[in-house]
Amino acid sequence: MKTYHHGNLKQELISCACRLCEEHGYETLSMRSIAKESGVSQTAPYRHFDTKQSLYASVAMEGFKKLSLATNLDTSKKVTKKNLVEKGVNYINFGLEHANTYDLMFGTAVGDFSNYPDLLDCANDTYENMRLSFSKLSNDSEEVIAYKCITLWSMLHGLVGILRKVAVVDQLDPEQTKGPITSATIIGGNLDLHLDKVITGIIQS
Amino acid sequence: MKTYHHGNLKQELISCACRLCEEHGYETLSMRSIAKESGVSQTAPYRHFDTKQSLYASVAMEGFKKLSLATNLDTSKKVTKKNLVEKGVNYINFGLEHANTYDLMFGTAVGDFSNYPDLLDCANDTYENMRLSFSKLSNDSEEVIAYKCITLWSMLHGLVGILRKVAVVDQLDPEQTKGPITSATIIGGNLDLHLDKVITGIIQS
DNA sequence: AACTATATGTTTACAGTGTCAACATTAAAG
DNA sequence: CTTTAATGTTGACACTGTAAACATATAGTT
Repeated sequence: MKTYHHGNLKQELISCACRLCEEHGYETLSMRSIAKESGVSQTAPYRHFDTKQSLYASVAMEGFKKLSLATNLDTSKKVTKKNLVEKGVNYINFGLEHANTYDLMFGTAVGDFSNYPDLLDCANDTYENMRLSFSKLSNDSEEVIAYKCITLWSMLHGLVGILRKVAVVDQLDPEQTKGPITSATIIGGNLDLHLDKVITGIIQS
Repeated sequence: MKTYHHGNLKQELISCACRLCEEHGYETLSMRSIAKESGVSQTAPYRHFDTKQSLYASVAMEGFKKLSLATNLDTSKKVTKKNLVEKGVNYINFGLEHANTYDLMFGTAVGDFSNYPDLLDCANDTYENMRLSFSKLSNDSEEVIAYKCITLWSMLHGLVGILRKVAVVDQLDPEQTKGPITSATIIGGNLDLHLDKVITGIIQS
């Protein structure tokens, strides 16, 4: 039974877009292909999303929710350094395993998050939970905690970006592997240890 | 005097693309607009670039060259920690000041660098000079040096990404500035000091 | 200098895109 | 039950990447 009104189109469009983004990257996404995939006319999505960018924003928001699920610590209990390390490992694994979605979340496709308050909230949660984690871990001032948060988050975000770039180099340029050892060799196999060192450094800073 | 053959079209296309990318971001770039801007027919660029992506690759390569100019240390002399800090500051300033180009260089637009050997070389130079800098700074093993390189590069790359995201939040969400202090406040004004701490930590690790 | 091959440019064409306007149908509110 | 708002479809427009066929200039060979 095919009805004129879909009934749950918005959600379907979003989950469809999330899937296509995850699989093929957001750059290959088109309003029309999503519409078709959802079995609906080309312009139907425009009843739910003003622009393609606002669909992107919804996909990015789902991404941040998943990132939160994967990384947020239960800050009601005591937080240990080990918890933070685990959080970091989960963050980086999320970035590497959901690379296409991660690109959408942290790239330029969505533009200014302020235009999408819900997205902004979800993105801020990522920061906020990290802030709480550090907060439970020590008696630092808010300023120092914020400072440490940015330092750790930058390191995690940077690792996701650099590991991917360097991994590609290693994989496809055999000459390179004979030269200096790179992250794919060093950090790839010892991510926990690496993050432990880094986080120890940040805590003591 | 308007000749049929341009004479230097490839270079003009590249510099034109670089300018447009820098100003408006690579996402708004089109083959046709670049052709028009260069005063040439729509499809003329295809005599010099197989695909849009290969034009992107050229623009990215120019970006890496500029990044090298801005950050490479003279490793023939003695390298100090202060040199490295300065390098880091220059790196981050490049990333923030040439944000659109930086996105192209480190985003997904170009795809696999291995398809563009010249680009790959230029990109590797960024890593190689960092490696040499660390190499001159200590007697670490190659493995440790590579490890420290990745750590520093990740931190720099991550800061560029996160500072921009958080800066946007600060700028446009006044509520946020009343909450926890963020990077725009802390690190924005004290980038040197921040990097000094970070690099000290990496060196000692 | 004349002829040929190659590099470089133009025109035309096609399928795909984001998005708008006009219209159709259904669900919700009074 | 009637009106209104929400949600869907059709058709259109300007723009995109890029391939094919054609035009012209340059370089190389005799």
